[in-house]
Amino acid sequence: MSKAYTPAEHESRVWDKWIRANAFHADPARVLTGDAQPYSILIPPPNVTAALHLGHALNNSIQDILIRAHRMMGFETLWMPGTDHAGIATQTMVDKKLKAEGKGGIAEYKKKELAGENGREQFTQLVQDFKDEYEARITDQLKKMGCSCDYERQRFTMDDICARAVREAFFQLFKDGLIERGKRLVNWDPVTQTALADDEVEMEDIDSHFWYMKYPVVDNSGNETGEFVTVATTRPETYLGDTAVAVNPNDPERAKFIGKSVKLPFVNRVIPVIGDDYVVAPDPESSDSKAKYASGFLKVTPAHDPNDYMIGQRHNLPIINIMAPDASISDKHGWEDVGDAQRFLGLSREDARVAVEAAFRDANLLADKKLYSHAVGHSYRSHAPVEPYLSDQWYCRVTDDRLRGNAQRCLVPDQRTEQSIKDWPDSRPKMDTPGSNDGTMTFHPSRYAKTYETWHDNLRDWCISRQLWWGHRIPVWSKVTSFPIDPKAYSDRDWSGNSAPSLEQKYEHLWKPEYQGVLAIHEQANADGTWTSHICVKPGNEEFERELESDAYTQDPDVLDTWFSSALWPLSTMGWPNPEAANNDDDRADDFPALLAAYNPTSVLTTAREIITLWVSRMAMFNRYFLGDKHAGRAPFKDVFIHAMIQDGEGRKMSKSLGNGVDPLDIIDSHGADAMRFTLCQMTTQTQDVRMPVELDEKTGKNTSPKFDIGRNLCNKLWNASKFAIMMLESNPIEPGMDIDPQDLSLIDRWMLSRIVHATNAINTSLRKYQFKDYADAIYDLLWRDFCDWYLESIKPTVATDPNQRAVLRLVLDSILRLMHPVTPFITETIFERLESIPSRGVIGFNHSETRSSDTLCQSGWPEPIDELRDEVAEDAFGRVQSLVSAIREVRAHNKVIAKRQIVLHVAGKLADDVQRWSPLVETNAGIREVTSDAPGGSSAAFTFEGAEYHLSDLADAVDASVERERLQKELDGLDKSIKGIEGRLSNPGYVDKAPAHLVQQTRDQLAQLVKDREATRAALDKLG
RNA sequence: GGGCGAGUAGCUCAGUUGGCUAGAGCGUUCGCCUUACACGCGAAAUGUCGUGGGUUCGAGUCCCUCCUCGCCUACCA
Repeated sequence: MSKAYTPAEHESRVWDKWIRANAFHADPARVLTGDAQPYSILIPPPNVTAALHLGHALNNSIQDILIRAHRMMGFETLWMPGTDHAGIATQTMVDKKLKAEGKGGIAEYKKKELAGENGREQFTQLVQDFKDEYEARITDQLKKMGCSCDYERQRFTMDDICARAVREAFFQLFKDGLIERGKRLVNWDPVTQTALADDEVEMEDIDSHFWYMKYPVVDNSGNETGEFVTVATTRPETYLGDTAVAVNPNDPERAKFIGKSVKLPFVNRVIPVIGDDYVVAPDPESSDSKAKYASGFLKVTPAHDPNDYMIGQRHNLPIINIMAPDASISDKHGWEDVGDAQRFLGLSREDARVAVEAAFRDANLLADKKLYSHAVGHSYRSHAPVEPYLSDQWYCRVTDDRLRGNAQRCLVPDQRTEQSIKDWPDSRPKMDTPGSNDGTMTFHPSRYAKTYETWHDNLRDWCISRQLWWGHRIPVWSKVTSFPIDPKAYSDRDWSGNSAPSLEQKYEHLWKPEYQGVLAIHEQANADGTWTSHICVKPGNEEFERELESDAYTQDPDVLDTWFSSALWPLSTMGWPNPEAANNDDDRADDFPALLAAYNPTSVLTTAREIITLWVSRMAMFNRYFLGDKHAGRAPFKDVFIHAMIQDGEGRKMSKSLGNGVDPLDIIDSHGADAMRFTLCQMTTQTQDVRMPVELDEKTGKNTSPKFDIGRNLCNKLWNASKFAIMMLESNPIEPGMDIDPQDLSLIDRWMLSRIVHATNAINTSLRKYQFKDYADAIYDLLWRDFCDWYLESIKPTVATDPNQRAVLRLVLDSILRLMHPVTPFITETIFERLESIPSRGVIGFNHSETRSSDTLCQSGWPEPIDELRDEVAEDAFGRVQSLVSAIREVRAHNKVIAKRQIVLHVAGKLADDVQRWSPLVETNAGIREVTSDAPGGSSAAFTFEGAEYHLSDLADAVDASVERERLQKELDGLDKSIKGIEGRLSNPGYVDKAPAHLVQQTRDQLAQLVKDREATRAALDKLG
């Protein structure tokens, strides 16, 4: 074995070995036959927009740790990999890329599409190519990190199997009235020109102004009375679409204006002054900024402000949209009475604001302008300010109890808050109802349950249509007809007096028996007396779709929000709704029917904070809805683990623009995948952020962090310890035989086995509680402190001649490899290859769990030592050895005794017997050449151990008395201080009376020990004179 | 505005239901190439546990006040 561990020499070979062994492929049949328990994780599918960053590395390391540990524990383990098409993000990336290449971007393809030249198809093909490239890169990265996903089951949110799930889900929701068409104000991104969901809007604080604009009051004949009302606004340019001015009816000064009218300057539209208690009365002293800046008159622009929209609804106000989809001022989208305001047409929102301000100022109608800072919504993709924009969109009625209620109810009861249950009494999990499937999902750390709960309590309907090309096309075909086409409309309605056509005549092709159940219809009456019918078609009925199209039905041009397909991830990846069809779609697998039965719900979802609302909630809703029958179905996972976010050393997010990101592949190159994984694991505490100081590596020009040295050093330590152990085992082979009785082992061997039991328990607990730092620390302590510092050092003189000890050495190294494997898979597998060929002999009770193979370490069993191997006697005894050795080393260090010099230990009484019995542990670890009960003849150094004074001699040719005096005096001072503190505690009657008796006794024992130590130390000091 | 989190050694972080003299790694200092490992070994130094109060025999830990920072959330008057 080489002097140091060199990851690059082993990682790809080990990876190939795992793949050859088919080690990561899950067999759901074993779960269904009861041969193994299931353990499954769905990867949060990374966006195909970019390579994986360090946050992904963290999240995937965590998942792989859980997956590998459970695979070794004997679970039939599935880790499903995949990627997300990330609609708007990917489309934007490709658009930018095309523009950068001078190809004009999506705008060119939109022109082509309008010209009937298949622009849409051409563009989506380009996106598809981009996706293929990044999907391959991401998959390669996962493999380089060692992620033991079942790559034969890799999915993509837009592949055939996922697409079928999307179609089916949409169809069912549509049929059940949970998807509807609505004309409402949406969050409009004028740059990408699509609607956005509420959670795709990011609030940013903007330094802006309040403008105070004067509108002249007019009389019934439209003549100005000379009075003015002054509206206060942050968006003066939207005044063009004002359809009212509102005042609070309880406003003593201004209520008198209600019923009067004002004229919009330049536009010359006459609009009413209305009363609405939404309006805040002005109060310059108020801490509420609205009241502070308000004028008492609120301009009402229903088409460009959500609140104004609601006021408009209440008062039946006209809605005048003054903007084009790119948010420029336009009279082509619902604005007719432009009047003298032509000067503003064609301006951007920003330019229009400047122009409106100037026009009002010139006309002496600008009363004031004040500085004001407020939060404005921006598109999370284009970062342009979002425009509230009136448009027709599809909505998913997530506020319906069938969706929201089930998401609320699936949370475990002890993570619900009283307030939420008070506000939503029906949302209390119905744990006592058999088959309810409620109350089964648990967040770790538990505080994140509140985020989840609050989100649902404040939910609004979800706008799911996007004006994009890259995504799942909405499976709805629409047409305007002069009469309703749904037979129900005929039966429900009285058509007397109207010449309704015969249904059979006109639409009978829709009602053929073979189309029973394949379509669902929503129909709406239009203001002009026509009808719009929306027909949603169940997946797999292409001929029917063609038939609709030949009947002048057109498919909705929009696509679905990416999160709609992500929400189906736990279902679509497992072949829902048609596992047999999924078998046909994917030539790598033919066990989809078993997959859904065996692995939904999954064991745990591991993800980042911001995903709780975007994704976790929606998966919960959909999984429960679509798998439900009498009751709502199962939650999609049992546990949700939310990991910390990695920030740089200054607490900033890692980002491309700051240049403070660390690329996982760079770290794998410089430190190895295992080192990266261990470091990330060790950083994963239960807090919400963790910091990683970022430095520029001058040799490579890449960002790195000294943190990764921790992992590299640990791997190197393991490598060298293994090298040493294997050397010992190869030069003196173990003779196989019956399992050894632990009673026949020496103290150090029993101690080491006991430490393995201790570490195994600690590690099992840590993994169960998702405490990954604790897992890493347990590994560190076991490998470095117990095994290397003490065990290997202690066995050096005896291992060559003690065959039982060699058997233990081999077993212990083997166990360490197994316990470490989940976090450092490559190096442990590499060492395991070497260790495997070395003969072994067992110890009674030192067991492993059963797995389906043991060809590779990654498939081998997890340590399951029986509790009896936890040896308190050996731990106590070796603990005393460690204390004695430390005491001696301290004396050696103070006297600058070089490591090579072997010294003489003078002990008497019981300790002499103990040292004799422990031999050679103290001698080996403390550099002792002779243990004697004789008093030292020449110069010596004294030390205190367990309340008695002992000596060391032959430290040097002569011991420096002043160094010794100084050391002993310091020790004495420390003891004095401790004794004083403890005496103080014991002299407090409150403590003695009220503290638990065993604690008081413990304190008394401690005091007695310290007093003895002090006497011994003082005696030693006195002798020095 | 509301919610959540963080503030402990120079740095990064532990510290579970209140109970030994508050810990680890890195860094620092001293001594060592003790043939598994200098990506190492041994020893050492460093803390007003953000502030101010309270509960308690006892508070880093529980309660209240305030300060600083971060994140999430909120109808752009």
